[in-house]
Amino acid sequence: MDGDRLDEILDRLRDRGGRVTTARRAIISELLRGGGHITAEELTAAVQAAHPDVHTSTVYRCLETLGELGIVEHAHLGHGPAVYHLADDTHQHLVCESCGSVLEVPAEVFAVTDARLRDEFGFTATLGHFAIVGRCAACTGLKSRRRRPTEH
Amino acid sequence: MDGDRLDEILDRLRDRGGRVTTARRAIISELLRGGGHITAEELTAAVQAAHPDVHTSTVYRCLETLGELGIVEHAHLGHGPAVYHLADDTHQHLVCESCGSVLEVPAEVFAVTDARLRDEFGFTATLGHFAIVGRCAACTGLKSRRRRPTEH
DNA sequence: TTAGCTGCAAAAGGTTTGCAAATTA
DNA sequence: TAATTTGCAAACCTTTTGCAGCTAA
Repeated sequence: MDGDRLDEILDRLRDRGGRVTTARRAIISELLRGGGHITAEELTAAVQAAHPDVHTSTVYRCLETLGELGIVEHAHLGHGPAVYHLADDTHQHLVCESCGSVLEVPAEVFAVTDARLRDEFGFTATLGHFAIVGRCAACTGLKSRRRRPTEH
Repeated sequence: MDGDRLDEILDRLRDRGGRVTTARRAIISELLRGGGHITAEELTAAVQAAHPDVHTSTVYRCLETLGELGIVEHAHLGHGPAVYHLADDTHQHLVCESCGSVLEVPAEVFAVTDARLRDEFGFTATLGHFAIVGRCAACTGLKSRRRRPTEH
């Protein structure tokens, strides 16, 4: 059940010293529902549907706090606003610069390069903060062995 | 000589239908001098040292045009302003989220992952637009076999 | 000459902040 | 009760735009 998931996260929030408020509960539920890729503005609108006086600045502040507590993460898919998702679902975004479609790929795909960056440069990469830009299968005429891009 | 390099780029600019103006010449010289990683604001200041009435908006417009003509590129290293560099030096930026240092790594390092993205997802990645975030050797205590991060 | 650039001023877009009042633990 | 969080308004920072005048080709 989804409520269980929510309660689990709220407990984690409390455990880490944060307070559970209407705004935070609503934001986390919405992130659970939507499954990620939501901007602060969209999130605000969704939250305000049920709680009209939750202000945009509150949403930003909640997202910041939840970020610091390791509950939420954000990613940059392009030049527009950042998108937010729960921190337990880390993945890399591939964004098509031609059609804007977004493909999520699992961390595992980057294992070889990760190892190389660590070996040769001592650099430990954190996946997912910035998208990788390029061109999707549909826009290049290449065929993909796996998933198709999601609409954007 | 550096002037040769500049003239070569200005010719390219003309060839591609752009006009050579004071602002554009100054911007390109500055990018040649500085070697990249310069923000629009820094670039404006540098240009204004010699040409005080080149306006910020002109710099942005020049950078945009030069981008469309394939002469300049920009990259996002973090949450701040974008940084600009000449297009003939494409590379990937690794940014340390702890100390902010920036490491440039050649495209070749990503060859295996690139091939995999193309094979499995039909996605052709364009390197360098967004940085890869992580932690540098100094901040993790790992040793690196190659270069050290540059100051930021 | 004339399409392409530029300066200026103003606005846009996303995000952050100061402060007093409200709320959580 | 005490420390956090919130609503609101206003600011911030980077980048974009409209427009009339200027300039490179």
